[in-house]
Order: sequence, then C-alpha cells, then structure tokens
Amino acid sequence: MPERKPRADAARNREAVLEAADRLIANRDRPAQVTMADIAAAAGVGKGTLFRGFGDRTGLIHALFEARLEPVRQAVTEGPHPLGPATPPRERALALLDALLCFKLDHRHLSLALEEAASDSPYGAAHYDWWHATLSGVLERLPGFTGSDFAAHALLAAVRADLVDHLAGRQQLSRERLRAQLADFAGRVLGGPAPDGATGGAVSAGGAGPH
Amino acid sequence: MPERKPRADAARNREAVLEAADRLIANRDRPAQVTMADIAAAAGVGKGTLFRGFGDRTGLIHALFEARLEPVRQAVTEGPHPLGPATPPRERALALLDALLCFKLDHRHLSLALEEAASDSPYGAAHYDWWHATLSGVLERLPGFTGSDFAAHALLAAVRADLVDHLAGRQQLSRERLRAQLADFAGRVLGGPAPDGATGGAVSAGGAGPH
DNA sequence: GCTTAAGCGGACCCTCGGTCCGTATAGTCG
DNA sequence: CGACTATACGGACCGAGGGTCCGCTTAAGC
Repeated sequence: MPERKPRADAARNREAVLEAADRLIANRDRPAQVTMADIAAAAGVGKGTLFRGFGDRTGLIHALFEARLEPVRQAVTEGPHPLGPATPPRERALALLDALLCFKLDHRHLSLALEEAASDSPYGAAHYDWWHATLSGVLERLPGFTGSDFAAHALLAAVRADLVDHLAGRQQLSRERLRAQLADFAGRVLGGPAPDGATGGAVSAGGAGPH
Repeated sequence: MPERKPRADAARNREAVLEAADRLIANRDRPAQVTMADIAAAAGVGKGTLFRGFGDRTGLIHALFEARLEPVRQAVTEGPHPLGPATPPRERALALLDALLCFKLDHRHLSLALEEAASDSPYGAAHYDWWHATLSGVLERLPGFTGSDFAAHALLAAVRADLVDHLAGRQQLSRERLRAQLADFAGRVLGGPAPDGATGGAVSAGGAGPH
C-alpha cells in the first residue's frame, strides 16, 4: 500500500494544531466562537496547514475528538471489568453509559463542538455508529430484552453533549447527581433488579472517572 | 399598553414569508441550504423585511415552528382525551411523546432546521421548556415515580429531530414501526403494566396523526 | 552540498447573515 | 379627495469566517 510516512515537521504541526484547538475550545464557552484562523494562529501555523491536514473544520474537530476518545474506546473493547467485554450485559450497559457521560462532562466543550460541527447531525458520524453498535449489542444479550436497536439510540440520546451541557452547566446539576439520575433512568429501561450501588465505570485517562 | 396593530401590507408580507420559508425548507433536504436571501426572494420581499419582522434567522425559524406547533400545544393544554389534561398520567405521557414524534415526522425538515438554528442548542428555547415542564409534570403524578425531571429530558431526547430524521429518513424505519418502538421504550421507562394497545395520540391539524 | 518533492502560510475569494437609509405607501385627518 | 406622516419596503452594502491557491521554504535522501 502507498502509505507514506509524513515529514517530521508535518507531524509536529499536526500535534500543535490539535493541542491548540483543544485549548481554545475548552476555554471559550461557545465552541463556534473559535475560528479556524484562531486555531492556526494559536498553533503558530498558517491556515493552509490546518486545511491540508484535516480537510475542513469538521475534520479537525472530529480528529481531535477521536484522539481524546481513544482511551475510552480501548477500555471498552479490551479493557478490564466494568467496561470490558467480560462484564455481564446489564452491568456493562450501565457502565458504558456512565463512561460516556463522564467523558462528555470532562470534555464538555469538545463534545459540544463536535455535535454542532457535524455537517449532518451526530448520526452518521463513525464514532456514533460505533457506540450504537456496541451498546445495542450489549442490550441484545439481556435475556428477554426487545427493541435493543431503538433503545440504544434513545439511551445514547440521553447523554447527548448539549443536554449534558445544559444540565451540568446551565442548571448546575452536580456530576454525581447527574450520574445517579442517568443510572436510575437507564436501570429502569434495562428492567430487572435495581442496582445494588453506583456503577463506578469510566476510564481514568483524560480525567474521566468518578472524580 | 402600546400594542399598535401592524399595517396591512406588513401582516400580508409576514404570512408570505412564513409560507415561503416553510415551502423552501420542506423541499431542500438540508435546511442549512436555505438562505435568508432565498426566502426573501421566494416570498417576493426584500431581505430587510425579513430581518425587520423576525429579528434574525433563528427568530424566523422559531416563529414558523411555533405557528405549526400551535395546534398540538392547544390539544395538550385544553384538548380532549388522549392528550388533554384529563387523561391519567401514564397514558398521557405516552400520548404526549407519540404526538411529538408524529409532529416531528410530519415537519421533519422544519424541526431539523429549528434544532440547528438554535444559537445555543434546543435547550433554553421556550418551546423546549414548555414540553419539559409539561411532561415532567405528568410524570410526577405517576405513583412512585422518581427522577421525573431527568426522565423527562431523556424521553424528549429520544424524539429529537435529528434522531427521528436519521431513523425515518436514512434508515427507512416506517412511521408505525417507529411509533411502536418509542411506545415500547417509553412504556418501559414509565414502568407499570404493559399498554393494552397503541396510544393513538396526536392532533389532526397539519397532518399529524396515525396516518 | 545538491536535488526534489513534501510541506508551508497568508493573501485572496466567496457566501451568507445582518444593517442602513433613501424611497414608497397605508392610514388618517381636514 | 388631497395632503401629511408614520410605517414599512428593499436592495446596496458590510464584515466575518470557511475554504483555496500558489510562490516560497525546508526536510530528507543521495
């Protein structure tokens, strides 16, 4: 295959851009306020470099999001107990949702930016499909559970970035309270026995986790 | 109060603009493709008239949405059986969600436009607060139901325009199938007895309803 | 060191939301 | 019915921001 490895300065610049974008988005409170020119300036590169490396604004945000999400994804596909594949379905579904919620709380602005940058809504973005497939697959393994496809969509909708932002930011709902509410809600959807405690999921990298 | 009634031509133009916007949004498949200039041209007025009458793009879409939603709102606040206030909580909650889903299906592009036009996410828009307050209030009357505030948010998230659009449009899920799935999901959240049939809610105006 | 192609960057372009102000007219009063 | 004025019209204009282009720079192989 024609995979050519990029020049050293290109790689360095790519990192600088991602880092600058992350910082800018995290600091301004409306992600739309961060312009491509801002990012280029903050990273110390020209606009051309941004667009050559990422295609367009959506591509840049997407790449950044993907990079930050990677640890969580890893924890889900091959990680240890609560998130990993060995966990029994009910508990794992709750852990997945909790981890996703924590991630969105920890990367509030970035997640928000991703949703509003998505040219055609979050749906159709690769990472959404992945979450949906994963969650849906887990639900399917719950004995007697039906409609797992729609249920997965609906549960994921409950942790959408703008809703999370609205509740945590505008309405000052604390992290713990939010997690508890979500667990309560999800538990009801999954049916079966009430959980005997907090789910405690979430990966440590990037600050995600109970905090 | 200084409520002056508008000049006749102003009122006529206002209607023309709403009508043109509705038509354009419904026909193009990405609402963002419809520009303010397009709408002005289609309505046979100048851009100035648009902005004078509605403030900005968000205001225009909002006004249009509000106008189309009015019948549903009416049916909820003072209408007859399934949607009206006299209905027992569980059934009414299901009817509300079903009506909202039907509305979003019937006004897919408009709802989509509203969500992506909202300067700061759907949350914080007046109509969302109204739906949330209403649904949350209904849930509260369910005996033994807890966390109705969050549950209302989560349930409303399940019928967000872009998700509905994704399922109905991109994934070709039929109207009836979608309604059944939602009813199933919501039923699980509400707990209690399984419903004995379709909820059948939705107002007739504007084409909303079982179809 | 020399060559070369990968990479750089910022001037430039275009679209689109939003503004402004000179002109036209609906509504009113004598 | 004609004059007067507040209201509204509309399109030229503006600024911002995403995205492009091309002459210059420089890393990397020989």
